[in-house]
Amino acid sequence: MENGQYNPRDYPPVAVTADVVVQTIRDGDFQVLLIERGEEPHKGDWALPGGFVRPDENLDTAAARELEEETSISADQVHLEQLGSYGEPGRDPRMRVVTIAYWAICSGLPDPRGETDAVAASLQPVSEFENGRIRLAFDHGQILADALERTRSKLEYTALAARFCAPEFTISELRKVYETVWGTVIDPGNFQRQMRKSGAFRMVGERRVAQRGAPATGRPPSLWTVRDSTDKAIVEPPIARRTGIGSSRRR
Amino acid sequence: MENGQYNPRDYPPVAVTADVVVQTIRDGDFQVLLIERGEEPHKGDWALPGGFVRPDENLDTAAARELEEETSISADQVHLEQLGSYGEPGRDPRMRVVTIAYWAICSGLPDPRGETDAVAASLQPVSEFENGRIRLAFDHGQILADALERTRSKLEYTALAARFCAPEFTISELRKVYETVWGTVIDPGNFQRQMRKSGAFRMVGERRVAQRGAPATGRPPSLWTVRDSTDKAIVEPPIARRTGIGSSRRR
DNA sequence: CAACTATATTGTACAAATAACAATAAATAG
DNA sequence: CTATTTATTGTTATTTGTACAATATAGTTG
Repeated sequence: MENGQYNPRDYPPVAVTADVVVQTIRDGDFQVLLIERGEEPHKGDWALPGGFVRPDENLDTAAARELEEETSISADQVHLEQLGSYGEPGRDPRMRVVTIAYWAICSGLPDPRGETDAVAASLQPVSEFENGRIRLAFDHGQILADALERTRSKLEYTALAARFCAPEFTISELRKVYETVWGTVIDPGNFQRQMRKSGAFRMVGERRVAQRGAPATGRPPSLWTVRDSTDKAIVEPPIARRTGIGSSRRR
Repeated sequence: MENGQYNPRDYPPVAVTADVVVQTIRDGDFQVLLIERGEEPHKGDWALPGGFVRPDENLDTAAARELEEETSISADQVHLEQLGSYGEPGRDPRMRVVTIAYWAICSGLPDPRGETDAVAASLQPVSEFENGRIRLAFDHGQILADALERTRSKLEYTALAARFCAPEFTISELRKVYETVWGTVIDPGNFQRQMRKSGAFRMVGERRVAQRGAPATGRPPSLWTVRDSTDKAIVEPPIARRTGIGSSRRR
């Protein structure tokens, strides 16, 4: 690329795809969108949704398009971010494929549908994957594992947890996101203060209303929203991630 | 990719390259390896070293090969890590090029040489780029900016600063890495304790010797090395990065 | 060799953050 | 009205962060 004397035809074609790890919380469970493969190779296995990057298409645009095709959710409603590239020769037996992987966080996912193809898309619990009960095709298991770690890590110092919630949410709902994704328990009082201090969120009015679906008992919470909708907001100081369930007295 | 009915020939060829941001400290200055382009487009501008990923080559391997070709340093002596992918259509006017960008940290870089081509590789101060006095070809300016931020960020919570040093180093040398890369001043006493507590480093003997090149004055320091050579070591708690030069009393 | 200088390393003390847990607030259910 | 439940605020002991002082150990110099 830096010297002018290259000839693209000297190289065999490389296919570039964009695959997306779509993450959400449903029924209080951390879940990802997977596709059951209807064709060989890896027929019957699970895989990440994705497809070819088109000739005049951005990488980000391709990922957003795949996301919308699969979830019928507009990409501006979700957090969508590049994860990394996976290009091991032979990872797809049919040809050389370089995959640009993306990860997304969204809420309010409608029931998924195998839109374009005769493939079944469905939300599967992350725990099923991490228990080894779900095995993924190609190197998608590695991609998913990398995405999960990235998500869990970014919850520590960003306001991205709010992306798992509706546009307006309570601090308790936010706390449950952390507890669900991390598999930990967090002290409600301390969490309340941390989030207020962080400056990443804004109380929307003083209004206290009965929540949809939530148990209509206990003191009504106030509603919050993210202050910066570009997902750039930093939570400072970061929320400490504990390893297991239950809190230990000393670190 | 998930449905079997694709035909790669339906898509125009995509070229995949691996480019590397090689970072080092020379003469107490944070520097990167750049190449002066000898051909159009962007003839005479600076660019990142890189080249095509070969048919049966890993992405990581391609990056390591480019690094070695350009610096004649073996990749196992440096930290080399993927940064991200850049694939905007039209970023290279000649054809569709998707670049997998990598970033590297190394020490003891010999004088660079334009190995394979008639192009001049040289180390340039990062400050020249950030001052706008050096402009890069294609979208390499964005790649470089992303790499610099990634490096500065990772210094906070990893032991990667040691990669800027010789295999054995003093705590003061390590501190100067932080100060150089961040452009800050750090309290020597507190830094000493933080590094000892972090557990990421190991004192190599008790030996106190005169250092190569260093001023042969003052109390001789002890020598240290990284405990985990796989660059996985975490510095806990992280080293606080201050914005400007000079320390402020309160945060 | 003693004093001086320079860097490394350790001490100290106060401010601030953390974290466990207690107490209060505000609603609904009965 | 009382019990119950969740939200929110208080309290306190412990730990951590940070500025700055003091000590350690060498080379250098008169």
